[in-house]
This record gives sequence, structure tokens and C-alpha cells, in this order.
Amino acid sequence: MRRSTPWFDLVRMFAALADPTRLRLLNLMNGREVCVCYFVEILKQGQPKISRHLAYLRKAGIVSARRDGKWMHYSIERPNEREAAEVLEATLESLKVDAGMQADLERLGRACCEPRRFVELKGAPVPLRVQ
Amino acid sequence: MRRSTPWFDLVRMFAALADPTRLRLLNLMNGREVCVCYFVEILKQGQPKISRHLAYLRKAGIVSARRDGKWMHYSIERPNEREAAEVLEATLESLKVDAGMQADLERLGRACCEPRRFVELKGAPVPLRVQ
DNA sequence: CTTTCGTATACGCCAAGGCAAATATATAAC
DNA sequence: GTTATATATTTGCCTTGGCGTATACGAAAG
Repeated sequence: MRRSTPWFDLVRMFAALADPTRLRLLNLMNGREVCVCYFVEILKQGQPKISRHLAYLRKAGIVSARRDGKWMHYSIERPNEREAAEVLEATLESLKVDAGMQADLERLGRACCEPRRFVELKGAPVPLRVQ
Repeated sequence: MRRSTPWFDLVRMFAALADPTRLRLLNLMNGREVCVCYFVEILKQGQPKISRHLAYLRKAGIVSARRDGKWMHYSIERPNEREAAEVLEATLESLKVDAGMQADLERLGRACCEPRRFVELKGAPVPLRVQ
């Protein structure tokens, strides 16, 4: 069996989704582009750990990165395979109903709208909605 | 975070789906109950390997087993979480479009309908559709 | 240039999980 | 009981991937 067969892509995608930290990152990126500094702030976990998981998602073709000066912005990349894209879409929908995931999104909103509470993030770029 | 939170179940499910052999097994079980002997015959892989992967799927709550004399029949179990069930459903749909997966199903059909070609399976139970 | 800041990668360690081969268990047949 | 068959589990080996720590890179500031 060749490696370009659809189910091979699916295996790669499922491996990428099989981690709680990566699911939290994807949920935060659902519908918007997010800077690494917010991931570190919201998930309250070490920056190398966040970067490693983002690199894993990038290699799996699920997210893409954009550099903006010192800051890196990540956003979700729709898979080429239509079927894989639908599985990812169903996954993102299922994350929305989780209380912990909703709390993450709430913290992201506060981080962007109340900069006084996040003094350590002063000057950080504001997440933008993906058009 | 508690372990019963929905996204924890999702992580377990994605880990179970992140393997080509397990995806092939699930595709064969899509809509019917299948005996282990058919998996071994169709995937042309060792019986211990098949059993291990089936045990993995069972522990992840994705499949259930039924004993019938010497034979064990496996079938897909719908996850409790509605969202997880929808992700699994989307996955099964995406497997259907794969040529290799279709070939597996074709071999299953031949194994059930032309027993002469599978002398080593004489007396084996015929897979039944799940009602 | 040097420093600083944001981010990425390398290293060392450990647990999970893949495999093949051997062995164990359970049921049926004798 | 013994034997045969179908399936499950154990063993040993190796790879993958999780983590924290330390280090490297890249851009901007001084």
C-alpha cells in the first residue's frame, strides 16, 4: 500500500489528534489565528512544550504558521482530502461542547480584551478572526 | 481536568484510530459483525496481531465482542458521547472511499459466498449484518 | 555590533505501543 | 480424560513520542 493513500493521511491526522494539549490548541485556533504567546499564557504550560506540539500539528498538515516580526501565528489548515476535512470538522465541533475547552476560549477572549490583566503580554499581537 | 471529560474520551478514540490495521478492521466491521478468522484471512496478517488490535479497540470502547462457541465475533460499538459518535461516523464514511478498504470488503464478500476458495475456513461462521 | 525577546529545536529520560514468536486459555470433538 | 481448534495473552525487542531542561535561531531594539 502506498503512503499517499487516503487512509494513510487519516492515520497521521488521528495521531495528531490523539493528545489533550493538541486538542486544546486546535480548539483555540478554531476560526481564528493565534499567537504562540497566548497558547503559553492560556494553557499555563512551558513554551517548548507548546512549540513542540504546534510543530507536530504542522508536520501532520493540520495547521500552518505565519511569522510576524518576533511573533508566530498559527491557524488551522483544511486537509486536502475532503473526507479527512470532514472528520476534522466533526472533531472541532465536538470540542466546542466541552466545558474545559469553552473555558480556554473565555481566557483567550479576556487576554485579548483586558490587557491590564496580562501585563506579561504587553505589546503582544491581538488574535484575528480568519476571514 | 477529570478523566471523564468528553475530550478525554476523544483522545482515547483518536489513539485507537491512529493505526492502519485498526482502521482496516473497523472498515470491515462497518455494518456487520465479523469473526476473527475472517480478519486473519483477509488482512493476511498473524492472528496474535489481529487479536491485539481488536483488544485495543475493545478497551477504547469502540468495539464489542460476542463469543459463539469457539468463535469470537466483533462489531462496532457506538460511543456514549454523541459528539464522539459523530466523529467515528465521519471516519467510517471516509474509509469507504478508499480503494484498499473497498478491496478488503470485496474479499470479505468472497470469503462468505464462495467457501470453496477458502478451504481453510470451512465451517467458519458467516458474518451477519447488524440489524 | 550586542542584547533582548519570542520561538524553535536538541538532549536525555521514560512510558506507551508496534511487532514476531511462544505460550496460555477456552471450547468442541473424541 | 486427551486432542484439536480458535482466540487471547505474555515475552522480548525496538520505535515513537511524551516531558523538562538547556540551547539555538531570528527579528527587533539599543
